[in-house]
Amino acid sequence: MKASLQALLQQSLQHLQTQGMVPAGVEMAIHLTRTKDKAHGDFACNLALQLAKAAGVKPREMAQRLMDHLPASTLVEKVEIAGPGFINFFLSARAREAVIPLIHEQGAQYGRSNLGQGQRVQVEFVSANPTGPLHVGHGRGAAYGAAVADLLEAVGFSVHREYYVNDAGRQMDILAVSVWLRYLQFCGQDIPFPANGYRGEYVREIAQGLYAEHAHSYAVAAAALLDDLPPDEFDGGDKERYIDAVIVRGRELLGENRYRFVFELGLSRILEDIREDLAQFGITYQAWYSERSLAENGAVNRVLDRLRAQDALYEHEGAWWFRSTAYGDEKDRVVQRENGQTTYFASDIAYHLDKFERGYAQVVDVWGADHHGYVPRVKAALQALGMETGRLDVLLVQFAILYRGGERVQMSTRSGSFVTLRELREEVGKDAARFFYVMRRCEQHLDFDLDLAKSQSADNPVYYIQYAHARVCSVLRQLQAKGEVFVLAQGLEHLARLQAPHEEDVLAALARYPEVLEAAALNKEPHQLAQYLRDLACAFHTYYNAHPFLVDDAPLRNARLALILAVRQVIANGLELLGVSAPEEM
RNA sequence: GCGCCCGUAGCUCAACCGGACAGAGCACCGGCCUUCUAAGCCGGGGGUUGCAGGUUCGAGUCCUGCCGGGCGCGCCA
Repeated sequence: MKASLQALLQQSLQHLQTQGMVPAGVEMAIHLTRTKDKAHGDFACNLALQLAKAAGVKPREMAQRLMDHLPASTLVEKVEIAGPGFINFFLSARAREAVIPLIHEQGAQYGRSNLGQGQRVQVEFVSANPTGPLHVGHGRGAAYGAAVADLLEAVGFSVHREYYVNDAGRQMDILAVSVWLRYLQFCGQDIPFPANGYRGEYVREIAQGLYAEHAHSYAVAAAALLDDLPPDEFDGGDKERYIDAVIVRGRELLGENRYRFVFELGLSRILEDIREDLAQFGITYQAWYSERSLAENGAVNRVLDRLRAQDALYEHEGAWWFRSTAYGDEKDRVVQRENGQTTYFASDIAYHLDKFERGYAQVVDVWGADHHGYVPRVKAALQALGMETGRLDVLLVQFAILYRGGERVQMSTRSGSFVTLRELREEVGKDAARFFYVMRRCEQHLDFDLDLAKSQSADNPVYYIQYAHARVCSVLRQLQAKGEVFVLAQGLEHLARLQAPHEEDVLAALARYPEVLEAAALNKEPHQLAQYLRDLACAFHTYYNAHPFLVDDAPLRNARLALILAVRQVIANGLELLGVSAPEEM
């Protein structure tokens, strides 16, 4: 619809240009918007306002010329010039109704498009360290990333969803010794648990499993382990130094093979948990990409050599630094530590180079907002490697704050209040969680009201939207109970009967859906879809309250049913993209 | 201190590349409620878009400064 009107304006503009009434050089994107006010018609265009200066005429005069040369169209009822020089389009009834047969014809495809033309896009999201279960903070990145990926797919991009697994590095060693120490406790050893270890119950469970299957095979004497370690925090020492010493000692005592086994056990059990958790949340990936693989296959060293070769690295105090300040970062960054270990950043350079070399038209990273300081250095590295950093889009997701009973739920790893995504899902359900997480712009802090998310009332937007879907299903059941059947052909034939203002509102909302999808996808703003669905549900419920659908007048009845079945279809289509179910009854 | 994000109705949030009178929901006020799905429906009031400048036909949106809040500033990941 929008495109058709744009084409009309384009023709008019070209006509004026060939007549010399508009300078030929002026190339202007024709920007059509839905009007806010019905008095302004259905679509408005500000083209005349933009052209006026170049053409040297008043905006309204410009608008008049554009309007005079618009080709005739059955879509348009009338065109008006208004305000400072807007051109307002009023659609014909025929054009308004056209959306109904279109939706019935396209079904689940309605709203989808081929804008992306199959271009490959990678979306990396969540990528939480596999050191414990996902918490509610990860949930927002998960829901948001998944929705962005699904939206991009809906408008024709070929989307590759990826989880970057941080399976290398010190945090993983801390997890490994945490599991091992708990295991030793199961073995009956009296060993203090480090201040900096992972204290979660899940660590104990993994340790218990290890003990159950392997008894004392991984046990060592407590004395050998604890002998001559630096003091832990409880004893006035440094918890970081202490745990590092425990890692070193553990590796010595276990030997590399046994240490590796414990390490892998912890990693695989937690990854399994995360994967299952996300699957329950309706999220699956095309790839789980291992950080460790980058070191093992030499990619990290290769990228460092490449940077060294172009003098982007230098040695200082025994470490190797990347000259990121030369590419706009605040300070230079270490890529290889004094002890020879490459840093997380080095892996991440290799990973991002790999993404770029895989040839994606666009690389999307979804990160927590606390990582924002990390963006310049990754872009700096890519730039140093000669990559076009514009292909990388880093989306920063702000934190979600949970509220229960009007009180903020305190969240810290130490506090007992629930923190895991799984617990959230169990409390409010997958649908509410998915929807609430994407209801707001990602750069906006999210107040997540648990009571509202659980409530079965019109105040709860998820319930309200799902209810609209269920209500249509219910009307169909009522129809059946009356011994009637829905006749689509008759309904489509009599769409002209749908002239009530409420019906026009619903029709307009339905027609907007493809535009909303496009904007939500291209701007990577799933909240636009969420808001839209609420608006559509509202238009429907209002209509429902104002007009009975199951009237005796069969042509009218079938026309109305054709309309509300279209509503049901669009709600189902939209909810699916957000990972929310569309129930047939509530 | 420096950097990034945010500041819109009492509350939670929208506002499509800068467009017309800044919109919803909740709360509040008034009315209705024997009827396809259900304490629901209809209507109403409510704003100097944090403050001060600037850019222009036009600014919540762009620029500068200030105020307030969040986050970041490791040879952690």
